[in-house]
Amino acid sequence: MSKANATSAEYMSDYSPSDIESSVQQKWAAEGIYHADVESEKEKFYCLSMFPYPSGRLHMGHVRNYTIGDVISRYQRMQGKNVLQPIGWDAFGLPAENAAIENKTAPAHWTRKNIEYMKKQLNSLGFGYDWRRELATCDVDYYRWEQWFFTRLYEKGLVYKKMASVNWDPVDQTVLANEQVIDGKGWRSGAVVEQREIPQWFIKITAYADELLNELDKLNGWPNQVKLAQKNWIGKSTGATIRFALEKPIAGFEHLEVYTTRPDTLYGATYLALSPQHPICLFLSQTNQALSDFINQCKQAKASEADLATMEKLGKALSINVVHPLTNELIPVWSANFVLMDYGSGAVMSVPAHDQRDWEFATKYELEIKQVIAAEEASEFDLNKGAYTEKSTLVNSAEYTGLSFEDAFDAIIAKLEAQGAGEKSVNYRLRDWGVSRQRYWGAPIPIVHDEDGNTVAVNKEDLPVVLPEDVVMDGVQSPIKSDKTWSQTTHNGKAATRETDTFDTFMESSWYYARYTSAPKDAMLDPNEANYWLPADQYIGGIEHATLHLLYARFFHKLLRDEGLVNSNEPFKRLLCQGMVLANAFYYKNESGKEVWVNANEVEIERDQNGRILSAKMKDGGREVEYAGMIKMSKSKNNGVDPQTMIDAYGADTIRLYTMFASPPDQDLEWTETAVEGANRFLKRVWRLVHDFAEDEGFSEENIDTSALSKQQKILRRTIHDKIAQVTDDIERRQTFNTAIAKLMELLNSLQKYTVQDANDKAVFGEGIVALVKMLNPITPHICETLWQVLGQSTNLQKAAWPIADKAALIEDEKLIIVQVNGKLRAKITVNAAIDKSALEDLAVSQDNVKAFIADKTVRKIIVVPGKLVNIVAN
RNA sequence: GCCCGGGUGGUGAAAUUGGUAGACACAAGGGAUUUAAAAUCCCUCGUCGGUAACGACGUGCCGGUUCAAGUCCGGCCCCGGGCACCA
Repeated sequence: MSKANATSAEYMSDYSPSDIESSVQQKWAAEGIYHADVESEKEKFYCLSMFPYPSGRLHMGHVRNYTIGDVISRYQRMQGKNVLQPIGWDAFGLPAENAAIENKTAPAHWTRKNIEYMKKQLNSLGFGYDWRRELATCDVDYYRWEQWFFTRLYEKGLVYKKMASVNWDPVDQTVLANEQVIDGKGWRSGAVVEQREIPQWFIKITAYADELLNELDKLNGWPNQVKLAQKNWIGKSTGATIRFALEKPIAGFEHLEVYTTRPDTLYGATYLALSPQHPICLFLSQTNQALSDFINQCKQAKASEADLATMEKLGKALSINVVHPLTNELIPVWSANFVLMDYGSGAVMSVPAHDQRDWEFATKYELEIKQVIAAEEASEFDLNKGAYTEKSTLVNSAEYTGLSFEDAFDAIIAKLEAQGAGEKSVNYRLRDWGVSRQRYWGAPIPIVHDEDGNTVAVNKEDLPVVLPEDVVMDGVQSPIKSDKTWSQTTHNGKAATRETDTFDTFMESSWYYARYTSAPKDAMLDPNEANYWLPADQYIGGIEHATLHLLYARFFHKLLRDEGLVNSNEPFKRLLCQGMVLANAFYYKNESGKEVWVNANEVEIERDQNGRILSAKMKDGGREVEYAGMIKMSKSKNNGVDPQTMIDAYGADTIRLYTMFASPPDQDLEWTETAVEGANRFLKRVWRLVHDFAEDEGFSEENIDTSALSKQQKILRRTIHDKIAQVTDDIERRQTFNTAIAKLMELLNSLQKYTVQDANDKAVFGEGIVALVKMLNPITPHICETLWQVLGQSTNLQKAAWPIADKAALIEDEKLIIVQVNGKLRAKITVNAAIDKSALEDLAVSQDNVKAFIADKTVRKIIVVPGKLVNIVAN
């Protein structure tokens, strides 16, 4: 290799990111090195990060997410793979509507302006995206295919319409998102929000529940945490469907059907509970004012699972009875606020002795509590204090008394089946996916209601249903709902009215990963291209998407497969869920006791001698503020650190390095500016070391004479190759980028301490320098690309080969052995690697400090872990 | 309420398969350099005792398994995330 071509002016210059980063980025863009196309002779690697919502500016969560993706992409490219790393915009959604009202603009305009700005920010961080594949979900060329696909699902019977409850603001006369309901009131009107049933579109995800569940086992590259969350979300259970005949038919019902996972407790069922929305309750409420009031009261409760679980359990007796299918006794029917109408049959069987919620309800309303399961230990059992919920032997259950859970489960179901009163059944917690949203900024649902009253899918040739973008938001009603001309259309020559609801934005995010791989003008996907790239080899994003987005995307992939558009079963081979980014937060309480959050820039902090925050006050005015600790960066807590400010101050490489070093990717990351300075210091040291080396005589790795290495050279070379092996494993298998960086710091420290004297020194040292620059490249590509030139290299660093550890260099002549007495460290000895076991034992026992600890004892046993440890057991 | 994750020095963390607890950094303290400062470089840095060698203790709490436990098992405490219309 030639002598380094750096000029002395360059050599003297300090590390200055602003001088190198944008020019390096321009060079990459000009060469188009991040463009990826189908190449059959190369192994492909599709690296995908969750696309951002274009909120206005990048936040640190984005920086962290996309840095991880970029590090993996660059690493894989250096492994010689054909790497695709795309990016796009999750552009539909509620915040655009709110911002549009606030800024008196249209959601489309606000969104596109944000995209433009955030795109610049992504480029300034040096992410290697194939921008040719950029997409925004609000573009009609994107959502038209989603509309088309929905009509295909409609034709296949995978889409249906049913009544479902929404948050209804009675003043604004509009539907509210959960986020828009604050303490049970509408966020604009302040009116008490009601639950209202309206017709909505659903996609039958439950038809795929078993496949979604079973294939979790095959997702070896997914975190267990996410697989478990999905398993619990799907919530498959086996139990029984049981029909209780009504004493007298009512509202067209002759019996009530319930599902239970505990048919073994059937003899303990002392009442049935119906949802307040159940048709029988609604029917009875016509003649029962108290019941009618109760139903209205229940309408005001939010229907989230957490609210249902924690709210006070309330009920009303309906004064009707059902017949117990086995005892023929009459048992009462109640209406209860914790039973959901749109889940299951809207009715549950209550066994207060063996279910805690039923116990609380029965205790409150003085309903019968009947024990039918024996406790294994009498002490555990006190029906005055709570229910006994373990599965155990039956009592008080006629001929089933004495049976185990399993035997009773089967026997009671067999009996019910024989009587036609029930059967074994499988139930899922998973509900069908409600995709209707009553909002404007989304993809219009491609359905029309024709003049004959038919509800039909829009014909393919009539697609897309274009969302008008030039609109005025009034803050209450969706512009496509208030604009009556928009919804007027024709269908097969007849007048028709459009559906004015739009899709849940999870629809768009369920297939964007596939559209990146192939975006033909005349089809949703080109199977040839899609099948080359899919499934994505790596997906990176926040853990908050564990159940919804990641489950919907898996579901959609199966729908695409069954439409013949892709040939794989799952969309994402390997998944990495990154943690949150935290920062210090401060607040004070204003006159009305409300917390006012203050940005760290505005406060002066007093610390103790250990650097811990003691107190803080406003720089402006000196008002005392409370320190709330390190919490998730957010607008509401006013503790966001702006990535742009950080890039301007330290450069993209430092920010990338810090976010990857401060904690492992799946853990929370605490933003500390002094530690950012530390990351910057490391890069300055790398800069200087490489320049000092390059300024000296040229080097050649091929010149290393491995047979004539001095002890020092051998040690340095082992360090270099040891770090290569460890960093490779950390990045590829473990994905612990923080420890990979720590090892690169150790390599730098070793190189810096080394004094180069002869040619062999220089060759070994040069090998270390090259390895350091290459291995640091995925993390800090701008400085590495620059230093690569300083080293006189003519190849493109981004496509250079990742270093490979020389196994021969890793062999140690001597080993450090830990000597313990009864498990406690007593000596460390350095021995020849080839020492035999008995010689090692003798040496260990003869250590002075070891002798002192075994002097008055008898050695019982010596445990030897070869190459590591000797433990002398003595007493 | 249910489900999931976490708890290790002053701080962020490391310890990969049960085998040296605290790698690598940040902060702090001391020193070199400098007219001075910044920058840079060197040293100290879990707690207690000791000049030191070294010893005792120490990974949220209580108990267990093991020659050996941050790591495995049982019970508890605390903090964070998700719970279906925020994305």
